[in-house]
Amino acid sequence: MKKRAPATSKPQEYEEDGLQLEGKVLVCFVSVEDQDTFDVKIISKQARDEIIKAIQLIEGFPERIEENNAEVEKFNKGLVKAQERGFREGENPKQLKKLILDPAMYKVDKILVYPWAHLSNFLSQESVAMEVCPLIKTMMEEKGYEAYFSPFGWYKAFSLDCLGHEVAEMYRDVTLLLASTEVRASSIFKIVNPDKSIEFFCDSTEESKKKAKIPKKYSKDFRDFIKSEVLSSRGAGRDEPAHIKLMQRFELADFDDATDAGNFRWYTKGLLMKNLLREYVENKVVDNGAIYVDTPVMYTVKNKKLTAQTARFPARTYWVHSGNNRYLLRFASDFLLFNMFSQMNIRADQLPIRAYEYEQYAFRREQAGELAGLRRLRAFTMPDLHSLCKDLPQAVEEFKSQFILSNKILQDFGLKSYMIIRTTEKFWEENSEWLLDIIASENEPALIELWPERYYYFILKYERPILSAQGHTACLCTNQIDVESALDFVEQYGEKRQKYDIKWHDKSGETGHPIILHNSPSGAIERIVWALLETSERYKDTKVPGFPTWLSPIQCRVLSISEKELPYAEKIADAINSKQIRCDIDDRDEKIGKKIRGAEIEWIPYTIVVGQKEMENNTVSIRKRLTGQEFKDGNTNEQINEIPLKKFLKIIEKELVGFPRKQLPLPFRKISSRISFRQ
RNA sequence: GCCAGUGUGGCUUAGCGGUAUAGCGCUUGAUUCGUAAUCAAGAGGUUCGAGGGUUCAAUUCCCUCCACUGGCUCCA
Repeated sequence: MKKRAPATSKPQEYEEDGLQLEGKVLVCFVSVEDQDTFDVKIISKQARDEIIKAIQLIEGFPERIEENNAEVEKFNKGLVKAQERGFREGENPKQLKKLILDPAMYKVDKILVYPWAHLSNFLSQESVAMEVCPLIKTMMEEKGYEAYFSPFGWYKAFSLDCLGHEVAEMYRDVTLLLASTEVRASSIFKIVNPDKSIEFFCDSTEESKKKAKIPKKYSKDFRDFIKSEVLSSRGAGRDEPAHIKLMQRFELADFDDATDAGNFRWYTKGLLMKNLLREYVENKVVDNGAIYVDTPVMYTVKNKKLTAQTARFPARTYWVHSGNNRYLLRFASDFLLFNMFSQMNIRADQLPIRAYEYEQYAFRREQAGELAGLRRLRAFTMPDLHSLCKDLPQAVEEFKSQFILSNKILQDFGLKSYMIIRTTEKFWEENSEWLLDIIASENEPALIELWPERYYYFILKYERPILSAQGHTACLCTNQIDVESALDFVEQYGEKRQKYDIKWHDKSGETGHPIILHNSPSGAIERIVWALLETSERYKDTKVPGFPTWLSPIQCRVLSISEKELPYAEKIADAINSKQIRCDIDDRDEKIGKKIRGAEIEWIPYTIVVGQKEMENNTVSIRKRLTGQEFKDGNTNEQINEIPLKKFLKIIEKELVGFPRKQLPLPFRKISSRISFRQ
């Protein structure tokens, strides 16, 4: 290798004019990408490990291929015998593999690390990338290899002789991964009873979990909840989750064959529910003092504040290319939101500031096997609330208020859940009084998990999981008390890591970093739908399944006994729709029994039957679905005969007070004109 | 991502080397009916998830891929 001319304004200094390497040299062409420069040391170390793996692959190759050859030979012999015996025809024998060169050629004597910008379209800044090759060289030397690097920023002349065997050329993509090097010590699970008594349940070791017995005194629901949350899914059902069939049957949402797994399409009725949920949650948090914002769905990796967090899960993100730049699709709004906070002028007297964002989509590229219907998606919708609090006492007050808010929300969904509080032993000791008050206020047992130390950016995490029909749990509401993100820097595994540097200041000139509460008061919208469907299925033998009236895509249905009453039925339906209540008509030429059955299967909250009698007396007869209640003598409905329409409207309005209203799209107002997405 | 299972008209499903069975739904006709399924007839599979292979012949056997599901892992 010979230096010819500088290729950049400040080429890397290198004493010698050239470099001559004899023997079998592993030349590693390296280019450094944008996000990698967040931590040059880590990426260099990862590159070094990859090079060592490559050397082991090269030097171990003759042995491996011989093993392989032996295996193939054995297989071929077996196959020949099998064919002679006359079965298993049609199988092609594997071809024998042979080494192309002398095993002595599979050796690495020296390593040359060579900067090669042309390997990537997304290069990092030169000044930082420059450090990488010398660093890898030094790290290789530390591992006992003879290593060299070529200077950065020169036009160079060189010649190479390639040995040309199987592993002579290879490509490796090394992604910056800020893995936690710390081994997490075991945590402890305890059950807190409504009378504030605390029982040890188990610790996080396998032996302890095996020994753990859930006391029989608890309800089946609570025992299933503990099973799922602490003991993994032990004993959970093996069937397909119930909500998948239901979401398809009701035409709420569906898989889509032309996109990535875990990205769903939403049909009219499902979207109606999503929109209602959105408006409902938004109203609730704004009533509770929130402001709203909307931040972009993608962010750059060239901002160190952001990369600090994104580099922890590189395999779990979607990349977007835009010209010569690339961006990550957000997996939460936190990054750009916190970046925005850091650019704001925040007065202490304005705190707590509650910023609400309806994340139309957040993207998490979950592993294929982790996806599960509406429970776990790669693209999901998250109503997200962040509260900036001046200090811990204010954060605690805010936490309590959010606890009450989210309870109200879950109650309005008709969902039942338990509570998990995960925190450090120290924080629990110092705060157990108000935490126990919160638990006791539920009058239900709760689970706590205690860590000996803080491992995450939050000091406390609060979760409300819902049970599925199969006994799995998934969290809706969550809350985290974040004591790290607002700081300027944190010490992490001996390294100083940049944080968002969010600051408040007050009149006296005092400043500080706020504590941030990450709260989703309702959980992901898709997961709410999951929970509604699974809850209905879970209790279907004892309780009437269905959606709360305010959330039902169709809130009432008018059935005419014969064709003669159709005009009257239409008049009724129009009157109801004009009051912003979603009503359709079963205008098919079918018997009343069949129409009733149709309404039952669709979980319609109110069914209105009109026949000769009703038409003559200008009344309606209604069947009120007892959604969520115990079956009444085996019936799902309560019958109220021949009342004026006004009286019916009064009954249904009572259920809709305080809830958002949406119109039913026109084609859906008649069964005959309804648009079907699934046939 | 790993291990295992599944994939047949819109839905539920029979078949498993010789080009496919039924029910629901749909369409049409009859019926005009009082609270969970009226009767009859008809259409609907031209790729039995996709691609490749074996075979005279593949929905059926083999391989690869995709999707979904269960378990593991994971859930910022």
